[in-house]
Amino acid sequence: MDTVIVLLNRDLRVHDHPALAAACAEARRVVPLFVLDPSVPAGRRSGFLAESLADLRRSLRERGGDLVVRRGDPVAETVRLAREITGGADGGSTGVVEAVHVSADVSALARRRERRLAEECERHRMGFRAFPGVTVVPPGAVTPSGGGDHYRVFTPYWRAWQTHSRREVLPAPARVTLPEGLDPGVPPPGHPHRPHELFRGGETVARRRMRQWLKYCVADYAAGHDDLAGNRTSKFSPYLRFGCLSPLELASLAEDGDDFVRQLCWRDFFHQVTMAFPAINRADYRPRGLTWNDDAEALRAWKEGRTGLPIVDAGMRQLLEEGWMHNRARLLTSWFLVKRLRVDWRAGADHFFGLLLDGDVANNYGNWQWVAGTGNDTRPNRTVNPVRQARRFDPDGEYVRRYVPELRNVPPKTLHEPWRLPSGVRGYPPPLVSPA
DNA sequence: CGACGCTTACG
DNA sequence: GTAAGCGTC
Repeated sequence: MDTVIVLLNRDLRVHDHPALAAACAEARRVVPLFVLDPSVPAGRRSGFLAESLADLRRSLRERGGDLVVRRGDPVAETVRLAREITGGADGGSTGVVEAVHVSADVSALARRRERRLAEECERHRMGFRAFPGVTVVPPGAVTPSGGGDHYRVFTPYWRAWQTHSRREVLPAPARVTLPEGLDPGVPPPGHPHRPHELFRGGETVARRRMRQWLKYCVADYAAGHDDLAGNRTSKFSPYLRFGCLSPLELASLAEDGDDFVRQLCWRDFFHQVTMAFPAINRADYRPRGLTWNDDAEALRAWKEGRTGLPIVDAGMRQLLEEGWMHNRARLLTSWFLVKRLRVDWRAGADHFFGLLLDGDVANNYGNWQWVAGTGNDTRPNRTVNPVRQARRFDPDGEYVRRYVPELRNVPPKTLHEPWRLPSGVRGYPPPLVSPA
């Protein structure tokens, strides 16, 4: 083949990238393309995205190529670039674009884009191929043996997923050759919205962290991942969100980290649910006729981390400050909004989606519906006692004190229940509702 | 082969 | 309570 365009999206890496690897193996020239779509602003994720793109450009340049950046509608820009390279009435052909590659994704938006791209490719007599790479096991690759297009319950999926055969982990391409004279375009500038040094974007940082964590930390994951104050989770989620890391490579390197691999399986699980139910971010997966309180004041207090329940407020403030929240805190904060304040899960999920560096449709909305009882949980009326959970997972109150400075001088015994102090705590609100 | 019911298991 | 998996008809 002469030239292939690889339209990148949430696969910003060179290692284990099937769409890129196939292009490099099959075509003389490869155009790695990223299109910044102004109709889908990255918001809080824009800084992380900018860093990931800058890093990807460095990696591609080291291999003799480049990252080509355009702005506009990804489908229109891909076609425009293909025609520019292949040459039109004004001549100047630098190659013949024969195919467009993408990494297959699951959200309604992504799938609509893929369908449009496939149509446009056909119209312009180019091939179109969607490759795996966003999940460990491609969505739809394992289905219930009794029929059905996807698994609705996690545990049977986990069993099937573990025994399913996997593709090989692919090396980064040794060389990437661009067509001559192509304008590489200008990547987005760095952005003030990089809330925390913990999350510098890009594959290079991600791989360094992956190696370190697999070597020194994964063994402690099972015992430590629920410890709210300790940094004992991987914090890979933003890197997985943007594809700076390959989930397949992670899963195969973490052979002995069963509990960690299980979390990667949850990610795959929600991706295959989203593929089968693309309205997951708006519609109840399992309608249960629930009614919600339209309580703007309570919602605002929750968003700002002033519900008066310390463990909830700590989590919500970690989200505001860092663009990330500990998994256990995500459970407690979302449970409190949905089950205690009885606010619609969509309002909470949209808030998380806007602020989380790792915010993606499948995981965010899938987990919110799980908590709300409209999702894949087989026990939709599960109850959680946030004070008991706080005592268990933040026994010294270190997590609460870190994010809720008003409570720093409250003794550990009452830290998780400051309303028990006879005079309360100055500057900290009384609880909006009783916690359980 | 598919509908149905039974058993098992479920964050 | 509900889904998966399997055996049976």
